Amino acid sequence: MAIRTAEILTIGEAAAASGVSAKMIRYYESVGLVRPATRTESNYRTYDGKAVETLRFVARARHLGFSMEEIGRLLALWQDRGRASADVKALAMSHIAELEARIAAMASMKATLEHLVDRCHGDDRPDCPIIDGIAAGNGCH
Amino acid sequence: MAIRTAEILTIGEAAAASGVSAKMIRYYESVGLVRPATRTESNYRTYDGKAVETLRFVARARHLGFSMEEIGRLLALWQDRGRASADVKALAMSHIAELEARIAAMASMKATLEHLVDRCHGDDRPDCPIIDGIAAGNGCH
DNA sequence: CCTTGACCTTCCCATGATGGCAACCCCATC
DNA sequence: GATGGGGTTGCCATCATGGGAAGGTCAAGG
Repeated sequence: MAIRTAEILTIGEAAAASGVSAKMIRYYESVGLVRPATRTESNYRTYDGKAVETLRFVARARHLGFSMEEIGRLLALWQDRGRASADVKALAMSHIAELEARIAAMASMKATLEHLVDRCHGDDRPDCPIIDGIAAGNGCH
Repeated sequence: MAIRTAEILTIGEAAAASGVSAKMIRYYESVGLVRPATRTESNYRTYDGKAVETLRFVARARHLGFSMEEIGRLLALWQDRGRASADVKALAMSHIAELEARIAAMASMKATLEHLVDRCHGDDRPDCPIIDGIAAGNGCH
């Protein structure tokens, strides 16, 4: 059996330490987002401080809404000491734009619905501007 | 061969008329969201005015961000002449709340990213508060 | 009448990111 | 040495959608 010191974590420990589930760690590895983990003689994945740090980076980027594809690019930039900060900024700004677009789309849905909801009595009668609005396509700005 | 008048549409025509792709019409049917289409003798799906209207209803509801499960309930309410408008209103309001939650989550991501982007020079040097922020977990409110 | 092209049919696969389950292996502890 | 907890792989499911293959059908035109 391999010797495991306090610095070398199993996947479960790395999951707890990084905030990424063991399942997702394996998945990230399988799709090449992160380097394959080192293994013990008995085929267990092992994670050192650097590997855990990388996983935490991924978790935070996910938390900011970056797609895995974008995170791949972010990781490359992170590990590239010769990177230009302009490249990072461009990636971040394009993601902000995407977030804005999605926010705007949902805000528009919300506005339309609120418009309809405001007109609905919400009682026990069948009369309903919401249903009518959806059926007729009115009420959509 | 069956006789097809101008009122009876093929799936492609119904798709064009409703804004739902033929692919999705078949899918909606397969999962029971809409009633199975009538068929010609040669097994082609046919759509009359009412069926197309239903598809348009689905398209509009999707456009408002309702999930298919919610649309199923909306369709039932739409077709139920004894419905209480309160039920429709509750469904709409719960969807508004969900939209709000998703908007808030994305707005928070956007704010964090904007905060980081503002601090990034965006030049050809590697120094980058964005990358550092993601790596360190700072900059997240 | 037969070809051609457009359209229909079903079935399978893929997406993105994640969870669940099954079968099996390994390690530490009692 | 048994036991329990956690590792390994692999497959399936989600949600809504698109793509494509293989084969049947229809309408128009030579």
